[in-house]
Amino acid sequence: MANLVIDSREIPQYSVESVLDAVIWGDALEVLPKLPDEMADMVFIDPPYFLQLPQKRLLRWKVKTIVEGVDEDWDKFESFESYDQFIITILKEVKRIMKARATIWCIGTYHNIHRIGKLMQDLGFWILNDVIWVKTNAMPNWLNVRFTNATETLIWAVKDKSVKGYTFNAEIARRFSKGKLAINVWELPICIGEERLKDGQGKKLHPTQKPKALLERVILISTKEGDIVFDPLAGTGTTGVVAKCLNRHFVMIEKRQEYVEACLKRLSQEITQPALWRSDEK
Amino acid sequence: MANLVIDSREIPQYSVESVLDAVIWGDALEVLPKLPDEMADMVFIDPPYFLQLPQKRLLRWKVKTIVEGVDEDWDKFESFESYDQFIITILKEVKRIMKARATIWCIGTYHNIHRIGKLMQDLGFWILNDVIWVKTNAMPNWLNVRFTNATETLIWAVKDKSVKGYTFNAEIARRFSKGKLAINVWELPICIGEERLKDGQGKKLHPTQKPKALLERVILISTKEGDIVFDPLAGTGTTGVVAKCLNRHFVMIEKRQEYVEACLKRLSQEITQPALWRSDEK
DNA sequence: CAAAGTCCTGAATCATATG
DNA sequence: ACATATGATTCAGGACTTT
Repeated sequence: MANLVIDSREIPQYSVESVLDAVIWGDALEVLPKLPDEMADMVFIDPPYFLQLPQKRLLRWKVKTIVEGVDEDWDKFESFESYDQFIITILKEVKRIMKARATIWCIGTYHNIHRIGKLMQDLGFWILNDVIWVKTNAMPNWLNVRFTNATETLIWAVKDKSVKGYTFNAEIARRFSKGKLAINVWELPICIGEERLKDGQGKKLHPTQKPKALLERVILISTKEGDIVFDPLAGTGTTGVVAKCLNRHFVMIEKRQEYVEACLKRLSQEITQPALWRSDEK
Repeated sequence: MANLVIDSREIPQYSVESVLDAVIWGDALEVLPKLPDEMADMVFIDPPYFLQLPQKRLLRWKVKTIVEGVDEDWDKFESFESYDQFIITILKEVKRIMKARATIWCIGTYHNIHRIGKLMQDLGFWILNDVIWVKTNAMPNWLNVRFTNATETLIWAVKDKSVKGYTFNAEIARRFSKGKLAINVWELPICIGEERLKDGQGKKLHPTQKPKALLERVILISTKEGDIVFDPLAGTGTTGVVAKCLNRHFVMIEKRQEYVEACLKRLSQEITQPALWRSDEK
């Protein structure tokens, strides 16, 4: 079902055909330059959030269990500058890979989304909206020293100010927000339960797996059937899975072996009708 | 009732006493360096958003009226770079003027808030939260080419990562969001009706007047009675008016004469109990 | 006077066709 | 490249007018 492309130094350049509906196993920084110009109709990027969590573990008060935060190598950067460099490098390549009327979505929290937004503007991207994902089941802030952060922000943009005629399916967008208008606020639970992938030990496989219902909204609103959706930092591949469920093509890049394996497994098992996980009922 | 301080070149330095509960009529860039270190317990900044609206007017099709967008000199900048310089200059001075455990709020939309957030991080500010203001009566996007932008974002931060013991009144914060937790999402209407200031011709005096209910939330949650709230870009003075209503002190700077006059008038007329405009009922 | 209907407008980076 | 004309007509809330 799913195509696997193992990146290597011998490969100088990819054709669209060779990566269509494929997971490319490799480092995005190395793979991106090999992808063709104007390949993608839409790009979804879920970059590391650079959370800068303290080393000491957070203990739940009552049950005395440790909160499993994000403690992956891929979320560690030496400084804001090195984080910015990572983002800039990817965004520049992505811009080249976007079709003229393609749009791009970047998701993040207050830790990183503002950096990304400013860097996008500096690179010439023209922001169309930010969309607020209100998580209906966010983890409370027990210490009461700040608000419970229940939101993530998606920035939606085109390549530059002059772009017209990008895809925006307004009728569909109206379904996903409260009220009659297509408002830039979405209420959705975070990914838990059966949808959440586990490793051999029953631990969550990926710390920030995005819900399929979120990608459904992104893809339905900003692409047409047959379009190519590109995700250069695929993780466990929610983008590609949802794209296929909705009759779109995907191209994904992922570096970590266990995530690539998860992508392939999901692509062979989860290509179903969206009915089970969609959430567009008002 | 309200103190007016007219800034001039002869004034080299202000004492706290000389500006307490005063509107300083002058250019923030000139006044800020004259204000004392560690004066403020909390800072609220509502900077120009740099909207970059097109020159052509937007016409309502049926009623043939023009949408009165923001077309003020103070929202015009030559480039992102010059906008950034304006923000950086103000933020640096503000940081000096903040007490060690003070907090700062900056409000904006996707046009500018990401720039501000990144610049704040680069200046060492440590973001505690972003708070999403969901506007219940935002203007629709009736051409259906993007989402109706119904939100503004408030970034809430301390001077640096090490700051502890800042004021966060969690009990009050819980009242302002849905559910039992103090969530970072506030639903509030934009400022219209009787609260909205008009000029002699019945036109809105300020294009972006903030509702008192918004400032009430900010001030109640992040200050104590008797604290000094500082607003270097005061506009029509909502910050000071609400501060006085809630038994806090204020210091405000405003450049434009008609806004200063509005501040003084409001400070002499609107210092009432908050009951009339507050909106903390669940 | 109350109720119902009309009109106006809000931090907006809102489109397309023709000349 | 500009300027100008035309058009597919959304929602909430307050002010005002009519019934």
